[in-house]
Amino acid sequence: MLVVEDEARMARALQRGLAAEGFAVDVAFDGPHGLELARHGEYDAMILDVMLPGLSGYQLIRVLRAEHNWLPVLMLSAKDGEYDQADGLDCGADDYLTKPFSFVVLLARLRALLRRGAPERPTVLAVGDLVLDPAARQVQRGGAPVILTTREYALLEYLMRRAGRVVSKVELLDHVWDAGADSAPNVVEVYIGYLRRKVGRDVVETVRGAGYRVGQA
Amino acid sequence: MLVVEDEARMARALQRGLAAEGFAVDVAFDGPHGLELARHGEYDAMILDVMLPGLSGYQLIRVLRAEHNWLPVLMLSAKDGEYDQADGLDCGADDYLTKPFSFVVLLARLRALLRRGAPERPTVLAVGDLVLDPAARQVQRGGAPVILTTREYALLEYLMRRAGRVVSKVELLDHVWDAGADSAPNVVEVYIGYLRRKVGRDVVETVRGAGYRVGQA
DNA sequence: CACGTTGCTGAGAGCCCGCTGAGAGCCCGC
DNA sequence: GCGGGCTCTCAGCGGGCTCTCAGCAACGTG
Repeated sequence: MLVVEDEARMARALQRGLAAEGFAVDVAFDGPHGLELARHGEYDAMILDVMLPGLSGYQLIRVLRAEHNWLPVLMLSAKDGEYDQADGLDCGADDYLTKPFSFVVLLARLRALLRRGAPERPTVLAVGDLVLDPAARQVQRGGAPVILTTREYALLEYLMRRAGRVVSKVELLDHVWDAGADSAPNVVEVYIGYLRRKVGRDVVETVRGAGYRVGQA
Repeated sequence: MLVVEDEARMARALQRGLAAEGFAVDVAFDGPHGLELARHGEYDAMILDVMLPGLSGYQLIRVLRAEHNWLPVLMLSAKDGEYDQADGLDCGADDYLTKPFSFVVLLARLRALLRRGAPERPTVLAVGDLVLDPAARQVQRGGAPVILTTREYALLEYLMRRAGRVVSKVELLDHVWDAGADSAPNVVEVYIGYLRRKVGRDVVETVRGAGYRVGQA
């Protein structure tokens, strides 16, 4: 367990409490040092303060995720504005706790985090030069922004979250359209057409008789 | 997205807000109904209220996890006692939000949750340097992709799932073609021919008078 | 070697699948 | 209310897929 926290009292309290729960704890007191440890240490998770000397918690996690390091991160902050919290999560944090917090809650959230493990989970979805940012609800092709309607966007996001897999029209109807809707699968074809017109012909591949696939041809 | 919430106003607000973000939303108003949907629906995540008629949120999630259903769950509760929160998380919830909450935060936490849930890719079928990936509906020979039609693919998959065994033409007709179809066994021969042309002569072996075999000669 | 049986293959007809343009309903902002 | 954009339906079409058929090759047996 890695704790990155500049306030000495808080850091020591966390270290002691976590140690009592059986965690082996390393502590870093500033951003750069924390980043170094996160890069090279083999930790199960990191507890990360937002306000840090040298490198903020936001910056630290962004760097880490850009390096494809998916270490589970629980963010700590004195700010409790809703947008602070949303920003932290959209930077790639997995959970967010505002000070003051209960140690019992911290432990429970840590356990939930460890349960999920550390699979690949970038904050943006990318396939080739096509990038979809769920937080910003924005799509770019080769750096150029692409304007999509709600339905088009939902369709593309669903396909990109399953990049490399073939997704059937029925599955798309169930998940992108309302489950109860018994529309004809033709709607899907129509929207695939719209998408291709906007993001490029080559993004969505048709697998005749099976469905559609993006990426990993 | 599955929403389990008995309070009608809250349920409707969630449904509308999530729909505006492009989620397809199902709503259940009590515990048993929510459990049923969670069991049989194909959802990306569930938003679960704690106080529910019939079956509490805690109970619902415990049942679900006992059935090895790892659907990401975000719990909602009016209680904000630290132990309530810890209990919820230790029951198997992945995140916990107390009412009243900000919708912006809910969305951010939902995104973080969806990011985490990386479904593991099921296994691929391999015989020699021939690889078939059922999820991607894709076939490779020595790393090079092979384009197959629906029928060809279904035929190859059936044979590879029974690698080493001899499969008769009648069995293939029954399983790869429509069971009711009373076509001549010649169709099978024709399609074996197509397959051999595309993936290589040596993949499918003819056992005269008995049928065909893939691999393990 | 002759013959029957079994499997292979090229050609072609029909059909189903997916794509697309047009347009109607609907909701939103002005 | 009115205009514009979004969503969805519908019908037509083009092409690829599926399957049939007939002739031929391979195999095994007498």
